Amino acid sequence: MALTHDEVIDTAVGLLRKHGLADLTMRRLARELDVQPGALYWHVDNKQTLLVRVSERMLAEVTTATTGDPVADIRRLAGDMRNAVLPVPDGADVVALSYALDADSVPAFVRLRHLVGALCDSPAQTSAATDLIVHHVLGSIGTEQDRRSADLPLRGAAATFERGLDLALISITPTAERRSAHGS
Amino acid sequence: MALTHDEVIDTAVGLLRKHGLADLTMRRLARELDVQPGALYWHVDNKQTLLVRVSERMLAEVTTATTGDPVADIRRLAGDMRNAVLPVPDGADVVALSYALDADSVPAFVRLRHLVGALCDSPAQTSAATDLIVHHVLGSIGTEQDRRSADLPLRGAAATFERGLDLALISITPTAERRSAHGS
DNA sequence: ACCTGAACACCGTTCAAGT
DNA sequence: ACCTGAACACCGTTCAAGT
Repeated sequence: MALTHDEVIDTAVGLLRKHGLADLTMRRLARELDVQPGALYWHVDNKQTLLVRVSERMLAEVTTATTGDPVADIRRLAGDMRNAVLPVPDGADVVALSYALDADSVPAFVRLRHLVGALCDSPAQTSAATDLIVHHVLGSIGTEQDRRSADLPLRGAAATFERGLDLALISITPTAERRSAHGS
Repeated sequence: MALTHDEVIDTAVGLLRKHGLADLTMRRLARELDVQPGALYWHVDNKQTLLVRVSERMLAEVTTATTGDPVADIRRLAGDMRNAVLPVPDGADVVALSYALDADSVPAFVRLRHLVGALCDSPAQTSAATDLIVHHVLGSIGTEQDRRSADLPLRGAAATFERGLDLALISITPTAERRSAHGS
C-alpha cells in the first residue's frame, strides 16, 4: 500500500515525541516507514516544510471552547498549548518556526489573536499583544525543554509561566477589570 | 602557534554572522582555523557548549550605561540586545539556548533582571517580568530571522517589537508613572 | 600540551531508472 | 503515480598515535 502524506507527518510527530529533533531525521523517518529516504520527497518538499506540518499537527487538538470571558479563554488556550507542546522534546522550537512562517494556518494562533482582539483598541495593539503572549508561551516552554534535555533543575517553571502570562494579560486588561480579577 | 579558546569562539561567531547555523559546523570551523576537526575538542567540550560561548560573545558588548530611569534603561538594553543579535543569522536561537542553560553568566541578562527588580515588589514578580521581556525580545528576533531566511516579508517588525515591549513594561509600571509616560 | 589521521555512525537532497 | 538504488557532499565525536 502506498504511503500517504498524513502517514509521513504522523510518524514524524511520533519520532519527535519519543526522541526529539536530533532523531527526527529524514533517514530515520524513512526507516520507520520502511521506504528509501528519497521516497519521502514525493510527499514533502523538504525537511523545513515537514517541520511546519508537524507543528500544525501538534497544535491541531488545541481548540478549547469559548466561555465568554476573553481573559479566561486566553489563559485556558495558552495553558492548553503548553500542555500540548511541553511533552514533545524540542516542540517549542518547531512551533516557533511555524508561527514565524505560517501563523495563519494554525487555528490555535488564529483563535488566540481573535480573543486578544476583543480586549484591544486597535489592530496594532492586537498584533503586539498576541506576539507578546505567543513569545512568552513558546519561550517558557523552550527554556523548560532546553533545561530538561540538559538535566538541569526546572525551578518553578509552571508558576513562572503563569505569572508571566498574567503580566502580559494585565497590560491589555482595563484597570477596572484588573481590580476585580485581583480580588478573585 | 597554538590555537586558543578565544580564537575558536571568535571564528565561530564570524562563521555564524556570515552564514548562519547551517554553516557553523565543527568541521567547517576546523577548516577555517586550518586544523583537523578533532583538534577543536581539545578547546571545547562539544558543539552545545561552543554555542553557549558564542552567545556570550555576541552579547558581551551589550552594556549600556545607567540613566537612573529603570523603564528607559530597560528599553535601551532590550534595543541594544536586538541590535546585537538581529544581524547574526539564527542568533536568537543560540542566545535562547544560553538563556535557558546559563543565564547568570551573561551580563546583559543579569543587568536586565536587576533593572526589572527595581520596578517589582517581589523576587517572584521580578523573575516573571524578566522572563516575559526576554521571551519577547528573543521571540521577536527569532521570528524576524526565520522570516528573513525564508524570504518572507517582515511587515513592521521593529514597530511590533517596540509595542510588545511597551506592553510588557506597562504591566510592571505603577499607574501613576504610566500616565506620565503616555503623555511624553 | 596540543594536534593529526583515521575511523565510526551518521546526515539532507537529487535523480535516473524501475514498476 | 510512486518508489528504489545509488550517488553527492556533507555531519559530530572519539581516540590511538605522533610531536
